[in-house]
Amino acid sequence: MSDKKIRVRFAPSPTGYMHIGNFRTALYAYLFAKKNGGDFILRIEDTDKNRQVNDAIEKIINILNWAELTYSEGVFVNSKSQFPISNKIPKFKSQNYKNLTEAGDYGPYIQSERLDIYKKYAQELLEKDHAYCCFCAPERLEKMRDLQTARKKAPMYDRTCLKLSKEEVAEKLKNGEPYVIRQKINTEGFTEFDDLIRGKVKIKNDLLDDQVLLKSDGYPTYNFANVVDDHLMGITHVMRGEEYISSTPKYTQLYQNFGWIEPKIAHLPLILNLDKTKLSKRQGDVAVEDYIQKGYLKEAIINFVALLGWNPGEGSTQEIFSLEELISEFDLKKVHKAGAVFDLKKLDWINAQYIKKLSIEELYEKSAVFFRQKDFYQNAPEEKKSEAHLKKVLTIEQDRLENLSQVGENNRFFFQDIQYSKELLRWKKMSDEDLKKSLEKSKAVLEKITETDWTKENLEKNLLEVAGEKRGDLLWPLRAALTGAQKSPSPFECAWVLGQGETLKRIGQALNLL
RNA sequence: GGCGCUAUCGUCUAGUGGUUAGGACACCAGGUUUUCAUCCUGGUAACAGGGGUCCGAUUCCCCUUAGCGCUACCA
Repeated sequence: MSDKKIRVRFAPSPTGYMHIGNFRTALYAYLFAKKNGGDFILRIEDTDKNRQVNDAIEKIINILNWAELTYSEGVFVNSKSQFPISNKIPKFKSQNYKNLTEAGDYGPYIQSERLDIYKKYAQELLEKDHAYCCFCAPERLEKMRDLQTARKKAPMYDRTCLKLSKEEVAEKLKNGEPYVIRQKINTEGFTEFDDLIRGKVKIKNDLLDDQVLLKSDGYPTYNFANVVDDHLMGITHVMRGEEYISSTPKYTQLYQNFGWIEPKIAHLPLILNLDKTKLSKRQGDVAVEDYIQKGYLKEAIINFVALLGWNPGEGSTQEIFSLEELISEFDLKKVHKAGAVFDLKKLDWINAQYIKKLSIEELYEKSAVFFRQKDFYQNAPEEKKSEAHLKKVLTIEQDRLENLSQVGENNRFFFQDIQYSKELLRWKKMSDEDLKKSLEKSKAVLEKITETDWTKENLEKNLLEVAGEKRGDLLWPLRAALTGAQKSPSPFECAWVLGQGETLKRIGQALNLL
């Protein structure tokens, strides 16, 4: 190992949202960089013109900011004062990037701004006879592949254009025929690379396809841009999904062709659907945004995602990790080889743990937006929408929430008038007369409590004092009267949230039913 | 089809050449409790199969099987 400073990049392509799998790649790259005192860099791989999505880069950056996965180099949003370093003026050629800026000595950090660079290196490969121009029409290639597949052979480029003479190539070029540049794979022997997680991986070279390096529109393919940029940007460690293992030998050959040192590489295990296929949109939410919208806290998402494919081992039974703890514990050697199923139930549990740790102030701030989305909240009278009331509700709900979008859902009676049938008030075999007596007893107690003494503790103490042996006789009818619900928090808690006036009013309502 | 990667409870995982194979989520039961939730206690549940190597394999090797991934001018 050299003692060169570690440089790790997160290199997403802007496809519209931040995929959970991508987010974990970013997290691991971040943890690895921070753990080892290295640089963490954001590079944007927008080499597919056909999949351009508006604001996709901003979205990725926003998620990184939200998660506080701070990077010191790469692409930044220039409107907000995202990070202190970006004092450079925007210099991207494309109008699409006018909201973005960048910082660092290895720019541009958006690949579509680096087209001339790829061209230059493709040219170098051409000159070294490690690449060649290919004029084959996509239609022909497709037919060829169909034929190969039908014959149960691996679909591979048949090297038609490799046979072209220099003169033929020059002629076609002169005529302006569309072409791509293909890598001329060394088909002899084996190519081997060393994966930080999986060890040595070896593939026979004659199985490697002459992949396209430069597309006919002048854009590089991911496979090419990746290699060129990782080298040019001094990347020392590459972390990426397992799906790239198969193409890695082609990169290895590219590095060899250029005479460059290959960065260390780690292929991360996949995150899987319940059916063990690669996590996909069809089977549930895959965007980090989706989980934010459902009221999962960033600490919980980070914690959960970190544990999908990694854990500190050595007998550790710790389940809850802060970002700081993750940084100090993280070790690439402890990353798993096998994929991990995304288990929502465990996320719920972790999220609940973090919700329990919040102060009421914090919980309120994070929950307000979710309340506002609820119809029961929107239709509630003003006093029920007050901060004070919401904080009381949250105090009661804190231990019952798995995510913030659940706020108030199970306790709508805190926001709206209630309707229920008389039978709900009945505890076991109590008669109407007994129920009436019970509610009147509660009423008498509650009437006597002053407003300043209207606390959960006092309410519980005073009510239990008169409840006697059979608590249910007093508490069930009261609770039912206050909530009109089969299930709810305790009558003490409900009375506290509702306040004295509303509490007595609801008892009166119940009495009228009897 | 070809190639590659992978394999411990349902799920996330710990672990070892000799362990009662540990923890967490989920689930079930019990306790606390007026109901719900929280909380506490307990329980069910795993080394894919077959060969080796070895005194002894869940652990090391090989094969099989299964799953997944890749097989684009997508990333």
